Amino acid sequence: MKIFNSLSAKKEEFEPRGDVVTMYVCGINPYDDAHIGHALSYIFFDVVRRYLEYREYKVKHVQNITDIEDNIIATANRRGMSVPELTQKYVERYDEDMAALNVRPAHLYPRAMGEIDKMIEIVQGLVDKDFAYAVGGNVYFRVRNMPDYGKLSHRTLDSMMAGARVEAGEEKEHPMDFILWKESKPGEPSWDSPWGKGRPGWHIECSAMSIKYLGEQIDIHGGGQDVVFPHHENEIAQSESFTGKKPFVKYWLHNGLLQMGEEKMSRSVGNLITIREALKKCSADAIHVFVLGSYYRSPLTYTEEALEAAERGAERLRQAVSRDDSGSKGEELDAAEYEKRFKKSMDDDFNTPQALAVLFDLVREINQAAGRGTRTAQARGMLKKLGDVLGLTFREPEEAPLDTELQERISKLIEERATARKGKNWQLADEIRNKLDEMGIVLEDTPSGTVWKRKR
RNA sequence: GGCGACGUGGCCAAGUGGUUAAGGCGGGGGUCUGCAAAACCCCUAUUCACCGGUUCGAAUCCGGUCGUCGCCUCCA
Repeated sequence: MKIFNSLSAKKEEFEPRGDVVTMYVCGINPYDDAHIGHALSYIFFDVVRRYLEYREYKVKHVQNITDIEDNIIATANRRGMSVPELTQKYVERYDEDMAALNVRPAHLYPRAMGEIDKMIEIVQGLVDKDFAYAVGGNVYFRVRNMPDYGKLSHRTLDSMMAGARVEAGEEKEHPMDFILWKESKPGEPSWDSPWGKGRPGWHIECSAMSIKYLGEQIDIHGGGQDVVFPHHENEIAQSESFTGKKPFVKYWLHNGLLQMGEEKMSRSVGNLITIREALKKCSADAIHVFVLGSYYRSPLTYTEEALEAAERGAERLRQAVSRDDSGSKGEELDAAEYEKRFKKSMDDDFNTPQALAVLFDLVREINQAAGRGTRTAQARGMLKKLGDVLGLTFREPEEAPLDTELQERISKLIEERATARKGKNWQLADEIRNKLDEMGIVLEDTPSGTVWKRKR
């Protein structure tokens, strides 16, 4: 299988370093609810893991939680909460969101606040090796000592300086030097360190956690394209300088960003739909179909219509999986060809749009086979199995139940209509159907009786 | 200003040198139904932003033009 590596900017044959594929994914800053842009990223990396496991790799997946940084401190102050109160709340809500999306949890979620010792050890190591220097209570990474700095984002120090908005950086040796350890201001959470009371810079936590939990060199590191620079670039600088081993990460994977209107969806712009809001309107499968229907490295634009279209697609998949073939006889529909095509697509840098197309082709084949009385149990099993690799549940969207009084009223009306229909009083039957429609209830007459659904 | 990505049917979106340009949504037709709804089946781009070039052959490669987006600052 081939994976596009941001480092080489090429598709490369996937050859993990050892028996267990080590995978680190950049996690959230828990100061607010996660939005669909986050969903896109975590759905994709969950699919990466599911597919690797489907291909019989063992995977260890670690995802950090940044529970100390500027936005968190500011939000906690604004809301009159402590930092741990705030972050705990949003970590729990994030877990709920992921469970509702059918995104499997990582094996481990280390938190920045719990890994301060390891971070200090790395910063000290970098100072000892001359890759970092302290100015007062601040410690900076010395980019000049890293000749290949910029290799991930494919730029050079010179090109970064040209025309860029680089702050004066009075105390830094070079404007691109970045902070490893920050002197804390009064009232901020802080930890003792060799450089006085302070807190870690943003990038150091990922180096620390990745090294501590997955080793000095890992297979896969993922995140959004917006964290390529400076975050991941700086992680490489810190980690490789500290361990002396290259490469820190064998395969860098970056997903394209979710657009909202003309801009990317982001918390700072405020143009976002939270996962919770989205799941009120549509199913987890619809969000998967929406996200995976586009190649992960391309940007994807959110629109309500696109999500609705995805829901109808998801419904088509659901219907096929639960198709009843009890009346069918004779041969079984053979779906092996579809699995081959699915693999071929996924082997080509996780081409999920193609993989999904294979699933839809299989759906058509199942429907046609069912129509001519061929058995489809195995094929439907295959559809379910391959769908599972893409994180599809094939379940109906969750709805809050209606109160019993209303339910009884609906049942009564349906009974009245049944009686009217029996007496071929179509006019009364249609009146009742219209009345229910006005109540937001849609009827479907099936051979086994009338069922009702809420209008979506 | 620097670096990078992209422009495919009404909409979304694969394909990146050679059979009929995937798939989803929408639309049209049909089956089913008292009529519907739901579901299913069939049909739906001689053409890939534009202009040149390379080639026996290009949506796919090269050059240019126009347009869109991302990163360079917190960010999945």
